[in-house]
Amino acid sequence: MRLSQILISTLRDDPADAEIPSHKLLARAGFIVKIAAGVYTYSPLMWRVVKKFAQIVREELDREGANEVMLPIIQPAELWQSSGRWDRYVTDGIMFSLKDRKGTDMCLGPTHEEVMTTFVNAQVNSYKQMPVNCYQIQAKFRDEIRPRFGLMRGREFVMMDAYSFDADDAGLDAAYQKMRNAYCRTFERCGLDYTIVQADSGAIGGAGSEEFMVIADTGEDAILFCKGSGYAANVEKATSQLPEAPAGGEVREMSKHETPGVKTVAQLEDFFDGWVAGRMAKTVLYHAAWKEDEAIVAVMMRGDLEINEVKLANALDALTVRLATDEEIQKATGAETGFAGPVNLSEDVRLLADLSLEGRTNLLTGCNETGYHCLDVNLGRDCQQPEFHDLRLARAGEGCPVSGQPLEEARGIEVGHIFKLGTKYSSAMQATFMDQRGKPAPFVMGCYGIGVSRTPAAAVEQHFDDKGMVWPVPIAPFECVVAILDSKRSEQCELAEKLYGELEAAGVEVCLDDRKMSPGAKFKDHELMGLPLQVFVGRKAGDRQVELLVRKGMEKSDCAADEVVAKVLAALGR
RNA sequence: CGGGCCGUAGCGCAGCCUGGUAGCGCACCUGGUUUGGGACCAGGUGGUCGGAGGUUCGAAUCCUCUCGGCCCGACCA
Repeated sequence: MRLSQILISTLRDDPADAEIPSHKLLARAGFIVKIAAGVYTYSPLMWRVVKKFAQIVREELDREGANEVMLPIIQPAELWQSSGRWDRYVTDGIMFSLKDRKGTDMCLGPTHEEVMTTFVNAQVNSYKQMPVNCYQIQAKFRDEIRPRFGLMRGREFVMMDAYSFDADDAGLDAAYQKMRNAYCRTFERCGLDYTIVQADSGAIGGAGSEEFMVIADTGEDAILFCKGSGYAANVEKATSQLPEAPAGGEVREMSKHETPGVKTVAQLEDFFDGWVAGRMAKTVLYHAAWKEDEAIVAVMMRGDLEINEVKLANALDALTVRLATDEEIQKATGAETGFAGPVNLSEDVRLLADLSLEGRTNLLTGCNETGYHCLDVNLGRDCQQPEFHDLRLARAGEGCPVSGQPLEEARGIEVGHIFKLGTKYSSAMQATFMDQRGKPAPFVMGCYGIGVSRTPAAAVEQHFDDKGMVWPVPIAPFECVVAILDSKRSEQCELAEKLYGELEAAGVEVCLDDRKMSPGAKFKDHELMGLPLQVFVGRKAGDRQVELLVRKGMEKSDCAADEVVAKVLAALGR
């Protein structure tokens, strides 16, 4: 391929709206062009990258016996209503929905569980036809609350989504493991440093899920991990050993004390001598929303610990939770913000508490009266008995739940996510097959996603330097470029053409930079675009000498023209 | 959705406070000279100043509304 025939347009300046390296570099190199917030055009070179990554995904999935299909982007609301997800997705505003000319509600697919379940249900009638695993690679649409970071969080993006269908849990476990293996091979082939973490399954639902995280400073997810045990989890999901706190001792009588203006745990520590945060129970009011209901709930947490809102939403089985406003707090407790507590809490307010408070005695809490707190509160005796759940946010430095070693924290970019869905969708949609006993049974499903457009951006995030991108060979737009530095010199052109032909014949994915630009501009362009191997044919062409640049590390060396093919192949590990 | 900020040429920006001919760099076009680190000289193209309304003799500039975008937060497969 000749670069003079490819649309390439690099910029001298970073676009003003780019924050992170991959966004800046991809935009500056002209690989992506924004058309609306979170919506991008992919240039020819970027599309080559995406196609190459998609091909790796395909190969690894096909090795595990998955079938590629193409599902419709535009989907009827009816389908989503049948699984019960229409309301949640529309309420959250994440779905691009529209009406057709007849007024029927439709949407642009943010994911395809419903369509795939419908498809497989129509095709598969017997356990004998399973296992089945189908996938597709195509555009997905989500009206993100806040699109950002270029391809990292777009509103339209390319995704591979696969769905497995099995007759029982053992089948699902096997399918899940196969996909897990395929994912590992996929990301390894791309040269990405990734970690598999336990994850919350979110709106998709289901029992277990793991995320594949590319470790990068700019990652949007925080993960906690332990090198010793191998434990790794998204903070949304992570647990840790409960940090120690002083015991409350033998049960005492509750007492109420005036605490004017004392509202926070830190202020209470100052106010009550000898009472540390670990002996307090803070009560935080949340607004929770369900499909057709909403409520203010009270959540108790040990004073030195924090609430994990994802765990809270899961415990409540709520669609959303958010902190209550001051007005809502006043209305629910009768007191100003800062004085909520379990004591004298209205029976109408549901009371939850973290496991860290289970069995603890003589707590310091609020009592829903402005300017007062209570000492030696005992749950169940001085107030209603709360429902106990794990609601605690695990933090770096706390003990690993497996080894007890301190947990470490890192940032990650979620490039893949695998779920064991079970029968959530098949049951809701009455998608069944005949089992061995001749009885209809719901499919046992798994679903699996890879961010096909996000992963190359994550690769850039992990592989760049001050000069530009440094593409890993397997997903580079080309493996090698042969650049003519002075296109007016016939010996340069002839030698470059010859090397280009030889490299191509040797099976190297090579392009010829025959553009009419100054040498300096070509050097800069190739540093920015980051092809792994760069051959410069310049003034020593007459002596059959060229320069070979290994983009990673910017090692430049003189090279005899005769040795170019061998050296390139060696650098590519062939 | 809360807080902050920004919309002026393809990109990056100045001009706005204090109303009076719409500018700069890069890119682009023409001609010439160049060719090892984003070449140089000369000439040139390109803008309803996001949109609507208002104030004014006169609005990029002041006021109101609106649309779009960015950042922080909330939220999120």
